Amino acid sequence: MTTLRDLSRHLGLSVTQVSRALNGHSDVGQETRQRVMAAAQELNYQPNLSARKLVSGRSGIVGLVLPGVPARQYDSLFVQIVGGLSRHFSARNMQFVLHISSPEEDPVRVYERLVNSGSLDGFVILEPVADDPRVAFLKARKVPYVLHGRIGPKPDHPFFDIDNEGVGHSLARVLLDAGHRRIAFLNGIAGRTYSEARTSGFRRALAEAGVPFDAALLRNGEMTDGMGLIETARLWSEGAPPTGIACGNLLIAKGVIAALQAMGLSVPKDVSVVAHDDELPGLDSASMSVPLTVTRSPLQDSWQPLAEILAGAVAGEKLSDLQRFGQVNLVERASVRDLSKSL
Amino acid sequence: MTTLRDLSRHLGLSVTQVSRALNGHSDVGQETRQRVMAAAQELNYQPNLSARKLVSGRSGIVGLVLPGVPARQYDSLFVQIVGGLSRHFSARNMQFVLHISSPEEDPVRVYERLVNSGSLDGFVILEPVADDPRVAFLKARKVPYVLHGRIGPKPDHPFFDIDNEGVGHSLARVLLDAGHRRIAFLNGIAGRTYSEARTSGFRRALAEAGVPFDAALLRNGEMTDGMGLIETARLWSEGAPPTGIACGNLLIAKGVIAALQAMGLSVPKDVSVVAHDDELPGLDSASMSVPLTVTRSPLQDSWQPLAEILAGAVAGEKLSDLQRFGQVNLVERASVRDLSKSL
DNA sequence: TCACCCATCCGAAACGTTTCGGATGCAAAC
DNA sequence: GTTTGCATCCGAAACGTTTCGGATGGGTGA
Repeated sequence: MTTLRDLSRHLGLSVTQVSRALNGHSDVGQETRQRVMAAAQELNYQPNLSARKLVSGRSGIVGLVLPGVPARQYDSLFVQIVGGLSRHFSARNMQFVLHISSPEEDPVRVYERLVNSGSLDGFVILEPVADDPRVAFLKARKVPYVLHGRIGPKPDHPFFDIDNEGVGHSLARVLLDAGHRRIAFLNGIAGRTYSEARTSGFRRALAEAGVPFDAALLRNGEMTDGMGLIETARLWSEGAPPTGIACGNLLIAKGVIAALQAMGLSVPKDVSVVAHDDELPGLDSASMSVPLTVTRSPLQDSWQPLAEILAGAVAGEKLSDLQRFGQVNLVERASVRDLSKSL
Repeated sequence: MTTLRDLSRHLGLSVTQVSRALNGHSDVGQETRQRVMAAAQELNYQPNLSARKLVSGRSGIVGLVLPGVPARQYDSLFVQIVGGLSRHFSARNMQFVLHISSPEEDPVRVYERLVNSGSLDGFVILEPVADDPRVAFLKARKVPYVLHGRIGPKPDHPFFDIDNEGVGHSLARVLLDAGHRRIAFLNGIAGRTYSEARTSGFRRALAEAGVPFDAALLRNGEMTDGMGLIETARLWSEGAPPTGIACGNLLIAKGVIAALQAMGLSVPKDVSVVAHDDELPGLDSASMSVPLTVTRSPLQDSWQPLAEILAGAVAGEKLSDLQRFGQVNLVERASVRDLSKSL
């Protein structure tokens, strides 16, 4: 284990100067910096993170806190998230800590323990909600973090997000453009920021088209195929069913299509279906029983930006560099029927 | 953030004594210890791990290194492993770091970087092989670790393992007892310690029964249903097929049964099948198309002992307390036909 | 009485790094 | 000749903990 002291002796420089050279400070000579870099390489120097953390407050160890192991149906999502984040942090020479807490414990207390013990200096926050207490705590303690999503219309925190308002708008719009007027929206869990944003985009599109919003056609819930199935069955049993259905993700769409088939309805002849596609492994919107029109935005594209942004937040970059958006593309396929044209 | 200094001022004691009281050293008075404990609780004191690590070399941060994100078919296994380990370490107030490295990088170099940077002080090693270079490195550097499995007949390292030799022996034995003489063994990847141990138990059972070992009936490979399917097809196409098949896990067994069905053979009438059951989620040996006779040992029971043992290794406990075995039970069901009895 | 032991305590050093507040030398500007 | 500015360097302090070596006081045995 080479230390700064070893390097400084080896080079005939002070420890101070070696440190400053390695950390890219300004007041160190061009030639000196080269020599220091070379020596560090040669002696296989690795800075001691504990020592660094102790004095500077930054260790480069970041964490993700999850309340318990996910249920089986989310296994591949969990792998995506944890694998993706870990890989990108590892690549940036940052340690990524996965902390699985007991679901009963107050999440904020978990963060408090981790922050107080002074080992972690940054967090990735998934599935934020409005007035998120975790975010409030981290903000108050001035601990760097990055949200997967946004809170509020003018967020003052680092985030990576997609335009969920736009997603809701597009899903509604593509059905409205095809002449649909009764459009159901099977959306994610109420309260999650992305669900709310999508709802608001959905309503904006309706309003722009002069179509009144019918609250009975909006359903919130966990985004599973079961939810799609049940809610579709309910929509039809309650009378006045929709002619078009927008789904929060592909799992919901799968349930919807299964329910429609079971009721003897075909897509897109009887009902048009659109969905948002996160491109989770195992489901492909192009090769489902009917190729689906989707707003496409691979969840997988989130992990690298999230890692980058959190790294930036830890390094103290300015907020405007720490707020980024992922792309969403509308992909039109065969699952929407244009009502203005006959079959 | 309360520090030892704060506590010492608050109590009118020296920093030394407070530290010793909290760490359970002997030379601190009974009453003093109570007071210190109470004050620590009250002021919500959390030791600074970086400072501790810096001076004592121990931080309580342990890690798992994986070469890349696992393939999709192992998603739920990955979740089991990572979730299980993380949960149990979190419960012990230890940080669990998941390090996903690039598959191209030499694993030993990854460990070297992590050890040199001085942030991790313990590792869980999965899927050990004979002469494992990772183990050699960690042993040389005197870094604590725990193996999931064993290396060599008289292991001198901490481990948690099951009696894989016994598993191989039981699987063969249950078929031999039913009068089978031509027994195939579709085993795991060659070189993995558990595969080799099972092979050796398998051969011992054959020898004890006076049945010669036929190398053509032993197949090694990745334990997937595809492997079970292909190897079964091969066994039958090569002539002189077995009357009994032992499988390294349930996925292999699934492939075997599918292949037998496809060839018009039934279990156990035409072929008997036994397997080892890790109780991975999603596969249940009792409710497969034919209830399977298995050696049962839930993989899930590994994570807590592994966490306990690594914690012990980091704390410097003696080796004999750090070597433990998991239970294996033989569960006899309907998939074995006793050849001595007519149908 | 003296020496010794035991239980309980404490000061100071050490871990490896960053950073604050200067110090040095030299060239350009006055 | 003196000042100013700049580029480059350095010593020392600080971060919060553990631990080494000893200090203190009271009791016990000779």
